[in-house]
Amino acid sequence: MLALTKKTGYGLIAMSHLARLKDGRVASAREISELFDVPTSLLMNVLKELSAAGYVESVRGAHGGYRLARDPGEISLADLITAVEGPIRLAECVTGQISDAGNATCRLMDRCPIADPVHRVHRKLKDFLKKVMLTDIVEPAGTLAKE
Amino acid sequence: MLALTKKTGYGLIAMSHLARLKDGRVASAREISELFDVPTSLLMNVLKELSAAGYVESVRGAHGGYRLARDPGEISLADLITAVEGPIRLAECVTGQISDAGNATCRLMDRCPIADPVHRVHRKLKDFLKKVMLTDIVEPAGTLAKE
DNA sequence: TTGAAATCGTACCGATATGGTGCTATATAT
DNA sequence: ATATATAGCACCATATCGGTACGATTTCAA
Repeated sequence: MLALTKKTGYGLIAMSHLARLKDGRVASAREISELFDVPTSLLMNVLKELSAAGYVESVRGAHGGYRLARDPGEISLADLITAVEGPIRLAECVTGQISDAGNATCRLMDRCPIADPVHRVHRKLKDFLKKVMLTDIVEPAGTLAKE
Repeated sequence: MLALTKKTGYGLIAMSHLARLKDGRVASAREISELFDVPTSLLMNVLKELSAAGYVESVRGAHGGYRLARDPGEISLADLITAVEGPIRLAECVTGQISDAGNATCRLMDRCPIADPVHRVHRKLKDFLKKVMLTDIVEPAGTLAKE
């Protein structure tokens, strides 16, 4: 439906909060969920996925929580979406990397008259999302400047 | 899931085919569906929606079918998506027009730390999709040039 | 005038993804 | 030991998507 899922939204909120923490401080899922009024269990799931993807570090046990595992300037919106929603594909015919050759795995195969342009749009979209970094979310500027 | 629906894909295929027709010729849904091997009934639904939205003209009765109602250079990908999938909204907090003021209708309201940047991303995405015209799909060039 | 070809309107259904919950295990600070 | 917190499951309700079906209407053509 060409929309971000709520999970991605929650992930963004959590990440933007983590990005504001000082030095090695951590924030627990419960803490964040109460701060922004998002369902705790769901946020835990999202943070779990972000942890597995290597974007946040988890500290288990009492007084544990999460902290960013990378510099906010190195995490893109595309990274986030991919980690939470799976690979970005504008259409199902774009499998994984179309970077090199524009190879389609569409059911219609070569009969499809729009495969090529769709791949181009997909690529443009992906490139755009790769340029939106967490720093831009936390403190809007750069790529997101009000033209 | 940040992807186009199949209906939009079918719509694109149909529109690109209609764009290639000469003068006032029409093509029936059945015809198009057989040409590109897409489900007939579904394609009829999509064409119906595109007709209701004013992008294609329908000719009823025997030897009827569909033809473009506008110049291919005046129909954007954003138009198509909106007609078939409904309004484009990257997140649910972007209701209709955020062109003027960045007004959110999010449940979190002012507590949400990412509303503003998300709106900017949404706007950029929409602007991009508005620039991809049907002519670019039929005959890739312009906006979709291979950078 | 009759019939075939086509759209129109509408309703419906199954499959998949999303949004959300619950439980148990494990790790850790106090 | 106990409270706190993540980890890893498994599960469910709902919405959307993908697709189908049927009757009504319009129009061309025999």
